[in-house]
Amino acid sequence: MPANNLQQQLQHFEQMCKNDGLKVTHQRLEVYRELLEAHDHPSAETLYKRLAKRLPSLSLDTVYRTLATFEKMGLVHRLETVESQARYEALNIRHHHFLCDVCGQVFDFFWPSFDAVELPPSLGEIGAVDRTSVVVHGTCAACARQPSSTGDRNQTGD
Amino acid sequence: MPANNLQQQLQHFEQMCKNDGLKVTHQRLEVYRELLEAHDHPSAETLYKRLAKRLPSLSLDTVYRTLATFEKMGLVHRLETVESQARYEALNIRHHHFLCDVCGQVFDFFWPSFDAVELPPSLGEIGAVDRTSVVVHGTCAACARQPSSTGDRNQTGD
DNA sequence: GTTGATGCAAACGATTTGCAACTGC
DNA sequence: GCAGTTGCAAATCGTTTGCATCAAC
Repeated sequence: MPANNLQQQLQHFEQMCKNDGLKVTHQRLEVYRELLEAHDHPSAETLYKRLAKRLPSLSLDTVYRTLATFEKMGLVHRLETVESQARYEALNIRHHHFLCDVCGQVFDFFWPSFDAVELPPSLGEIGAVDRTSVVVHGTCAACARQPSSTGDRNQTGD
Repeated sequence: MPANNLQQQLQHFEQMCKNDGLKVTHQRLEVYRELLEAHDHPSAETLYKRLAKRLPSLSLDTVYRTLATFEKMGLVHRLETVESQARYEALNIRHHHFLCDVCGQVFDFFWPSFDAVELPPSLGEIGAVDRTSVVVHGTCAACARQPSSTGDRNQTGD
């Protein structure tokens, strides 16, 4: 994504905060920016480690609180994971997830024809749909190659 | 599901244990049976509470350990949840999940035409697919009716 | 200046673990 | 009888919370 797009997204973010009566703090801005630029669905702790370089006074609790706030605002999504730690992503274009059951890594993939399809009518009886995604479990190419699991590049950035 | 089907599934379960060199203990059998008969995706704790009636000496750790064992065997699935507790289900017919973001309840739904569809070729580059499911987030009918959230019948059985 | 946000440290809840006693094979 | 499994209690880990200070508006 081009840099000017990032600027746009950050402005959109400030607008969203103001609409919700939330202060645009340095911490929130940086957490959001980091999440926009990260493409590996980082956990709160991973984000914290990455941000600590730029924001030495940042605390992990703030990252947790900030992510919870963003999720409530609908700005980010908490993902299903194979591990115990929650992972997050900033909402962008419609996509789906491949979860490697061996290394725990999450891969995005696109599936426009699924996105266009109509949901089954039985869902109408269950409730009102907000969003839909496909989750694929399997073994990623790297892990399939390895004898045991060494493919977890998922905690990059500490 | 008819009772004889349950018998079949329990026999299949015993076979699976033996194949994996695992002992068919009373606890394992009962945890599995409870999960087969539960249709509300119980958490480890919920299962424990239900089983405690029949198995007073059962401990919660055993339920956790047993569920982990079953998951490794591929006998049960751990589900994505809105809450912090993990939920489990015994594998049965192919189905998908609707998660209510308000009360946290999980509803199953069926979507045969999705099950029949071919996955996008881009997945081939990511890894080997094991299983695929659709996850729908939204607000369930009960919660949509309530002013605030009182729809959590999800911890039935204690 | 007010009000909400942060950082700290302490609390919490779900899950995991070490270990001795036990039970299925 | 042996190896794997259980129950107990204690430990662990991710996440949340209370509170005083601080920063955005």
